[in-house]
Amino acid sequence: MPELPEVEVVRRGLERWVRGRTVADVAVLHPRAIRRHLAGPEDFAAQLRGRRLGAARRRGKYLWLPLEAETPAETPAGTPLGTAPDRAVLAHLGMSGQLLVQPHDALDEKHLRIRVRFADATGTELRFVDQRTFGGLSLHDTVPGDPDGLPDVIAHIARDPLDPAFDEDAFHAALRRRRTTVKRALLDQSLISGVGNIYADEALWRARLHYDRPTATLTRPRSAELLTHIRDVMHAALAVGGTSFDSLYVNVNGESGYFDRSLDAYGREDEPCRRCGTAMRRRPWMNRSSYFCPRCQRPPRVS
DNA sequence: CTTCGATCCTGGTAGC
DNA sequence: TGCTACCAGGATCGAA
Repeated sequence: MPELPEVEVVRRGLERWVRGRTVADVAVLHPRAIRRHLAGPEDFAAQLRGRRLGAARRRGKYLWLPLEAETPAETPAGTPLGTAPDRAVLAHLGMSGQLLVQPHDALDEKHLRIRVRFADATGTELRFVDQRTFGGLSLHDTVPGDPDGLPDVIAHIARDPLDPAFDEDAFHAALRRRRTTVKRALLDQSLISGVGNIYADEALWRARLHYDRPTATLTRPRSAELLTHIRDVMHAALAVGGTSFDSLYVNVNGESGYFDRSLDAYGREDEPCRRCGTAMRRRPWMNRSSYFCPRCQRPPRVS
């Protein structure tokens, strides 16, 4: 399940293998993969054709590639050079999405949804493959003046904890203001982005916090500590290429990450806590699961 | 306004 | 073996 570290691995792959290339053609093989592009598949392809892709960016679990300005001959007279990009292609991997750079002659993947061919002789193409079709690609206007070309439809997504501009004071204030519980808050992408079920459980285990702890009871040092654990676990995952339980998450070259071997909480029901040896527990939670140590992570008194 | 549950989707697997 | 039921879960939407 791609969360921030996995998406960042993919971003780096796009930056290396796709940035600067000009789109020759786009084939949309499954309409659901393009559903966020309201104008439809034909419009998506037509708008991308002939455009050069800029620097790969990421916020939380979202990825995007700004479209570089049209060639100077087509640029209206008087347009200053170096202005912020005004369009960007946005990608979300959902639960099972993959962006793969493949040779043209590689066999189509079973769940190939979108193919992007380029106008160069590199011999590779970009493929969006997605079994469960929660992910997709789309084209959007960017937030005016944003130097990274942030797509307007994700302007409500909070900065992520690895973003140098992440506002720690605002995060803490929001936690105190909200009447919710800590894991819910971590998964709320408008408060902090990039954290999903896996890294939430990992960070809470490291911080010795129960998932149902009301955020209003967190002191400033406690929330700062939690944030540090979130960053630590994400950096550790990034260092080994992310978390792959199966073939559903891979980098652009189809390779898995190894962080699943380092997980302390997620998926460890009945296994001993790596700190105290107590059997880890799994609890149904919000249509998914929460893994925690019943001894290290005591439930709040009022629940 | 905030909070919260239902919903989308498909392949793998547990259980009978 | 073959069937059913359930599970994984990010983001969105509408209800309370």
